Amino acid sequence: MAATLTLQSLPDQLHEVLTDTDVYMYADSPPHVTVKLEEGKRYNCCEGDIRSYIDISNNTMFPSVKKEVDEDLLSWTFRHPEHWTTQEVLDWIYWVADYQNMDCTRLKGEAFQNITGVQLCHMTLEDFTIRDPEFGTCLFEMFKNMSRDVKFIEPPPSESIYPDYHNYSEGHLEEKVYNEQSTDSDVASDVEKPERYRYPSVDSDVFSEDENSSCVPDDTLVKLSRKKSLKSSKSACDDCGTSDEPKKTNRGRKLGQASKGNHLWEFIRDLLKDTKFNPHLLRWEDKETGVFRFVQSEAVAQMWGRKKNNPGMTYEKLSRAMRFCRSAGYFAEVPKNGKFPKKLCFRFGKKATGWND
DNA sequence: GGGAGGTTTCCTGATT
DNA sequence: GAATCAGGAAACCTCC
Repeated sequence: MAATLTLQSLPDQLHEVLTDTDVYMYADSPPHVTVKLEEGKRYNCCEGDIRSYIDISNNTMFPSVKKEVDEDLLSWTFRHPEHWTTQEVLDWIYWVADYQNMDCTRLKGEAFQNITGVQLCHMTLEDFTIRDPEFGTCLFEMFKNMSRDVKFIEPPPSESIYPDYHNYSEGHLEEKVYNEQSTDSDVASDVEKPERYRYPSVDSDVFSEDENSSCVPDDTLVKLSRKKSLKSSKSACDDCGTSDEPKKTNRGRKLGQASKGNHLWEFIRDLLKDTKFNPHLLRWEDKETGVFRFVQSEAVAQMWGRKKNNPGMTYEKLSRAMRFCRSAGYFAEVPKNGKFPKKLCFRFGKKATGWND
């Protein structure tokens, strides 16, 4: 990423330690500045309350940013696009869609769901339009304009609310970002990655000093991509290890994936009541009878996963949970009268409350 | 510690 | 053939 300002515009104390090529990104008049140096070193001018890497609150690109947006959905503002996770790419897509008043029922957001920030930075206009013929051009221009015009303020490492585990697990994380914290042994192999690359746990007790209990299983990070191969290799797995031992599976919720009072039907209800997500991600088919439909099923699943500290969530799993909720009475069968789509449609049940306020 | 409730994960088979 | 639906089974978490 090219520097946008000259060294002369930086504070005096930086002149002794920086050259023009050292400057990574810099805001015009920030109260606090962190400048990224080559090889990932950082120079902190001063510490302070830097909230955002991409300052969307005060620039010409996004003059009317909605302050009320859930901060979780703005984690992409905390880092340079090169370091966005796949989820943050999606968050940005939907943020732009909202900002541009795009018809999200036609937006092909799911076509971007496996794109990392690094990949996004290297995508051409054609790449965008292939994924979304209707809005690809607009998304491309918004991204390029943002990359060119937006002010960047890189926060201290501790400001990152979501480590780049997505990128890391997919092999796209640029290790140099963390070089100032890492030793060679830290990055020696995939299985030895330190905890900081992973999602923070809801329950900090999860990260005790007991290695056996403190780690989110590494395979959690790659389950999505392994899913199909696991399906086809079940018999092969059965062959390995001793058949007499009880088979240790990866089933069930993982440590830190607590409900914390956030039930699935409540999450769905709240999305439907929020105009930021309804009708963009899911929408009412018939509010009177409580029938709704997923518009961006994978996006909703990923949001649910983030809420539950479970990055491996998919619509397949979400829908299974929905069916369980249906059997529990929170959701109900959708009337099969031809009025509603047969897919992606659900209906609130007797035990669900507050959806029709 | 045990049970209930609520998922999460994996899976097979059916349907669209 | 892919996506989705349906549901069994097992695991595991939180809460009481």
